[in-house]
Amino acid sequence: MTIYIYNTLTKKKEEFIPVDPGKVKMYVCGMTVYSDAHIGHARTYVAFDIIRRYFEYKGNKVHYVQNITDVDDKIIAAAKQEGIDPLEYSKRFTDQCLADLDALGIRRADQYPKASETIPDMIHMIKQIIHRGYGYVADGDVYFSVETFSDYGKLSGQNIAEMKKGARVEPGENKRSPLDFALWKKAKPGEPVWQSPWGPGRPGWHIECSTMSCSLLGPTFDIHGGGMDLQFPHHENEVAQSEAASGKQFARYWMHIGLLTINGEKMSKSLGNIINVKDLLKAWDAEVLRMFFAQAHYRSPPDFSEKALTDIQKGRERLHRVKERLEETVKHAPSPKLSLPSLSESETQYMETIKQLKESFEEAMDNDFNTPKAFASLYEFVNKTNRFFEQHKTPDPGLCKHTLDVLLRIGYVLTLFQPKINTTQDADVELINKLQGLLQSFGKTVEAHSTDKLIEALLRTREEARTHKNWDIGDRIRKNLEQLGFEIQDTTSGPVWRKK
RNA sequence: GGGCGGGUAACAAAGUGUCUAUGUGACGGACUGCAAAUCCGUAUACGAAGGUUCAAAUCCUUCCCCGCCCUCCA
Repeated sequence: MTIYIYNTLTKKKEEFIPVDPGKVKMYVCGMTVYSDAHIGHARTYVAFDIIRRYFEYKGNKVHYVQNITDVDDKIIAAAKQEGIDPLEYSKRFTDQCLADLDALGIRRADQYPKASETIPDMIHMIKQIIHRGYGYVADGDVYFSVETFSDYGKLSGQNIAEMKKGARVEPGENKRSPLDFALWKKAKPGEPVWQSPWGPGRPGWHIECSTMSCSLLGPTFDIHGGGMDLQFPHHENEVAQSEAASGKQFARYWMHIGLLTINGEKMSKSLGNIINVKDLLKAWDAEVLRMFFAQAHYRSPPDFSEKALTDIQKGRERLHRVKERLEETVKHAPSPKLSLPSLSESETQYMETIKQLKESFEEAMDNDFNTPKAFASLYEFVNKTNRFFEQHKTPDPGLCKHTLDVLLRIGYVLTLFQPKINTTQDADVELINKLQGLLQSFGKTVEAHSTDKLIEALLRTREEARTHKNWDIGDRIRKNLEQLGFEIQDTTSGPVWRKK
């Protein structure tokens, strides 16, 4: 089945046909690295991570490029405040921002070109733009002449006449028309400077994306994406520059991610409500955050709140319990293999559930990466699987293995069940200390230094108390363990626990 | 003013012509010492008014609200 994508360029859902069959070339506007990565970044890059993973799931080879803007007004200003070199400053934040995204469990793009390292290519492209009559030099600055590019406005639906009404030329600019934008900015004191045919200066913002995408993916490539806010003017200008320079179509599909709000408000510096990824990860599991993003469609603006994350977290528990239940069955079999003839009638019926999951997942994702619907399929599967387990206390391990394989494959696309990378050793030590303390408070000690052993010791203590109908102690142990993030369930075959 | 997207149950969020979306929460039941988990069942929807249609949350018309972009932004 083919994938349909809502293309901002045409404002329609279109069948995705790559330039080269089986290959997907995508470029996503990356971060301007002047402070830590925030949840707005996270929202966008989680969305594209899932999109990328789904393309791969469908057997495509994906070439994913994401730029790093390391030369920019805000970086220069911030570096100045700290009294250090702007490029050194941005280098530091490049590493930091990428580490933030790593911690969130977002897979890295294939390439992260940096503006500062692509200047010769940019100069080359600007030359081409001038040569083809779309750019002009004005006293050391170079501008793109918007009115010479007849397709200008096609991405954002703007028209030149309307825009001219409200546009103004800033004092000190040498633009011929207020709509024109800078390709190259004349050097100012204290700013990073590169030599160019038009004198010393630095590139304008929009040109870097045109240059980097063209040089790494070719003049025409498949997908260009970014936050909704970049549609105009950034992406509009990119289209103009790139097509002016090459004479060919630039990106074929434009994808824009709905911007995150916080408690119903726009996230912005002036409102002071910017939340850093780093801070958020102190309180929340990365997977909860990714699920939160994925349970809104990528074009919708999700509203961030504690309540939203709490709700998501509960749903996530259900998914994990089912996964763990399947794993448990598989674990106890030596080499589980699916053998259809040996399945019982109801097990054969359950095979249908697995097939349905796969089909409805793909149907949802094929339709413009409808992740909320994909999750709905997953939850339906969870319900049916639980029902199946109600009837089969010991289902066929081969069947469970097969189910697990399908679940994990789908989970991978939706960034579920990834190994955690943000648990530190310190946290483990702290937890062990707390567990030991808890055990001691019930008058017990145990020569153990693993969480597993300690929890089991606590549960034994609890069982002792419970056999004497000493419910108070039992309940206290359970409550304490729950506060430490462990779920305790008393089943007919004794207590079981799991990490939440 | 110009451009774009919305309004779906308590909240979140899909659907876009007939088919229980889904998650969290609420209520009732089973299970349990109590919980938890799980299962079974129940309730609460499509901003408003008209229209088209056998059939509308979905299409059309009008109206009312909300958000975003047009300056830097993921």
